[in-house]
Parts: sequence; structure tokens; C-alpha cells
Amino acid sequence: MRNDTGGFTAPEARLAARGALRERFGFDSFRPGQERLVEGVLTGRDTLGVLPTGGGKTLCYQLPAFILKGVIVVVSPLISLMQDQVDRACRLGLRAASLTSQDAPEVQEEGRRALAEGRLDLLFCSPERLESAKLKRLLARCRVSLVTIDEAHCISEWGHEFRPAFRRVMDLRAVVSAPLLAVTATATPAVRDDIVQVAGMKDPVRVVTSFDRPNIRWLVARADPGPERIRAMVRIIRRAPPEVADRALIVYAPTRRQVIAVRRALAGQGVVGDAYHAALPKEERQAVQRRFMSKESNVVVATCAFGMGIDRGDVWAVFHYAFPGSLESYYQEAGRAGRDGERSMALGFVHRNDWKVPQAFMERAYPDPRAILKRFRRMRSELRSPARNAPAALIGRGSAHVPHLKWLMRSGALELDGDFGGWIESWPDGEDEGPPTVSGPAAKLTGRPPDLSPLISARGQAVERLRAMQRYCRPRRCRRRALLHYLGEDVDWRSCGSCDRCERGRRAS
DNA sequence: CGCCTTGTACCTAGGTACAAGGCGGTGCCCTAGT
Repeated sequence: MRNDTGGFTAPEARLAARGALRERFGFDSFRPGQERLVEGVLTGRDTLGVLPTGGGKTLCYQLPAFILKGVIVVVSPLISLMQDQVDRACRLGLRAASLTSQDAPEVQEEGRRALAEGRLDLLFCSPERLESAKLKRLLARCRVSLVTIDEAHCISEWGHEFRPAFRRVMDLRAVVSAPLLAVTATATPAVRDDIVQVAGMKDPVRVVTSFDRPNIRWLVARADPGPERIRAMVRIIRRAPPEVADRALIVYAPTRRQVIAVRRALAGQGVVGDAYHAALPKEERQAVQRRFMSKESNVVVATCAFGMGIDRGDVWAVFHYAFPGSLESYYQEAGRAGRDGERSMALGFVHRNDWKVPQAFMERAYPDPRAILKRFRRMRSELRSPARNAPAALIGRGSAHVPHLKWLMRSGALELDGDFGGWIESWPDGEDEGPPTVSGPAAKLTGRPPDLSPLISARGQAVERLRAMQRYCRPRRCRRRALLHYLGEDVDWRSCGSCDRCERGRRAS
């Protein structure tokens, strides 16, 4: 029974789903939430799924690939993980391919041919690739049965400034009329609403399972940055039960420089590990990941770059040398502890000066609208002068100018005079660091006044996210319940018994 | 905010000392030419 989108009634969908689950995956029953998600997809509804990592999000688009007629497009944020996704689908007997800049031209050509000839069940690509006119034309001619947005929280987290293509995924709906499936492991109610709205989902089926991780102890310690935090970490490691020596530890630090410093300081105390951040050579990043995943190394000190795709069950602790800029990010990073269900801990250090770094990131990503308007007015007078080279005229001083230009482009007041998608080069990394540049054709003002309301709203949300992170560090009540409450769960405020607030309360009474 | 890099003055030629200023985290795409 193969069908185009929307052809199944709910009972038919359940029957088909259970059959495929047994035959193709060898399972007798679904994990919590999976069946409702798959049923939503098979009945042709837009569907939003918030399932924990390891909760089987992948199955929610793999299984329909066996049943629906046509190709399922999977939008995924990291091309480094796509090959693995393709391999796993192929092992199940699905015909899968990815289309990325990392593939050789002839490989990409073969992928496009397979797509055009209807020889694919699954196609993986980045949201940026999805914007390519060539791929859109091709998809318009294909039978697309479902569009899946994997790690859909990226729409809210990265879509505003870092990777705007995430907020343009709904443009695909102009050429493809397939239902949408959005899946993620972490989304507050506000983020869920944002995903639904930005992706243009109509009356979606929403499936949200619990975020609670009962085997994780949630701890926060006040400590000055530097030696005090290192000593505290080393003390905990030394006092931990001996079996911990074979299990893993992740230490997150907010900047690359601190990653290097913390790794060295820990190594000096006999806690030897690898450092990981995005500026390391690709081979080294891969080597660190490989050593960690194969249990050759058990300690990694990393920035937030060490994240998606890291799936090691036996992490006994996640330390935060300092907290990130949002509680969702913290929950995601700390949630890498104890996936095997063993007792584990999430400990973060805090000091009031710590907030300067996330504050600075926030200010750069979502600048003060008044500063942007000031730049806009200056630009308006400069660009009127024909003697000025337009891109050069746009280069201002300070790290703020690239985000300013991005927001001005999004505001409708500024355009690039060319067809390459508004790509503005960011700060170059590596050896030959030069001044920031605006590449490509001349920029020009459209004459429309800048509409900065998207910025104002995004900035407001970012400020609120940072405040929630700060509140977590000084709660009056149970830390676990505060976390779950923030993620949108109904909680009773009884003691959980395994966070520092509740443990302290128990000792006091 | 705090740290690090860069620039400038210093007195006498290559170091030191200090002030100013910028940066800080995630990744996709690889567009253009004398």
C-alpha cells in the first residue's frame, strides 16, 4: 500500500506504521510519542515532534519513507552528520543520498539525477542548499511526499542571525506542496510556536514528551573563574567512585581561549583530555570526536561546537566552566550526561562577571536597534555620493557592522546588487586574518524605511532567554522543577531530591 | 567586563613599558575576475 501524501485514514496509518515497524525495524512497539508523530505524517498532517535525544526522532521520517510514495526531503543543519544519516538509511534498505558542498561535483550530479528519476526515498540537505534555484526547480518537478526539518529548534536559535536560511525553509512550500514534519529534542513553548509559525505549518499535530532526566543531578556552584573552578572540578573527579574512570566527562567553556586554558589546567592536575572548538583543523576535530566516541579518550574540554552528533551514553558528568546564554542551550549540553540511564551530574559554575561573554554575543547577534538606525542614516548620506565605492563605503569600524548590515538587509532598507543570496563574509578565521569585508556586488539602499520589528522581537526574546539562564543559577525552589517549568512542563513544586536545592533542604530539616 | 593584541613612546637601536582598542560561540555556501 503506497500512497501519496494525505491518503491514509488514521486507522490505516496506524496499521501501516505498525507493520513497517515490525518488518523493517524489527520492533514490536513504538517509543513514547513516535506513533502519534508517524500517524500525523501518514495522514498528511503537518507535525511537530519534541522527543528526547535517543527517543527515536530518526525513525519518524525513516518509517514513512517505506510507506509514502515519492521522496522525503530532510533538512539537516550539519553536513558533517549527513553521511552517517545516509548510511543508516541505506542499511535499512532505503535509497538515500545527500546533496552538499562537501560532495564532489560528479557525486552531486548523480544525486540530482537519481532525484529527478524518482530513484530516491530520502534526500538530505542543508537549509542553505535548499535555497538554490537549481535544486528548487528540480524539486518542483519531483514527487515530494514529506519535508522534514531535523533539529528544528535551529529555526529559532540560529535562524535570526547566524544562519538565516533556517527562517526561509517555508519558501520551499511555494514549489513543493508536501506536509511538514519538524523534530527537535529541546524546545520551549515559545520556540514551538515560532517553528510552527515560521515553517508555515497548518493546524499541526503536536507531540511533546517529557524533558525530565531523573538520573541527572542538577548542581550550580558559585566560584571565581580560574584556579578555584579547576580545583573544584578536580576535587569532584577525585572523589567520584572508581568506576567513573572508565566513563566520560565533558567540560564546556564559553570561549576557545578558555577551552585551551581549562584543558591545560586540568591536565596539570592529572585530568588529561582533548580540547575541541570550531577553529581547530578539521582533521583534529574529527580525531577528537573519534577518540571520544570510541572511548579511547574520556575527557573533552569544548566550546558549544561539541554538540550535535555527540552520542556517547556513558557520560558521568557535564561541567560548565561557565554557563551559556540560554537555558535551552544549557539543557542540551548538560543533557549529554547519563544517556545510559546511570546516575550522573550536571554542574555549572557561576560568578556575576561570567555573564559578560553571553551578553556580548547577544548584543552582537541582536544589536540595539538605535545603533542600526544611526548606521543607516550615515550610510544613506554616504551612498548618495557617486564617488564612493559602495561596499567599501559600508565598511565601518567595530565588530558590529556585519550584524548591522544583515539586519538592515532583513529590514528591507538595504539590498545587494547581485544574485548571490545576500552572502556577507564574516570575520575570516585562521592565519591571514584581515579586516572584515563585504564581498560581492555593490550594496544599495532600496529607499524603503528599515522595518526593524523582527529585530526588536528577537532581541527581546534573547534578553529573556539570558535572564532565564541567570534565574536558574539562583532559584529559590527546586532546580529540576525550575528547568522543566521553563521548558513548558506542568510541574508540582515538590522536592525532586536530586538537585542541590533539594539536597540542601533535606540536610537542613 | 577582562583579556589579549597592537601601537607608540621611550632612550638610545632593540628591547621594555604602558595605553588604546577590539574581541569573545555555533556553519552553510563558495558566488567573482586583467
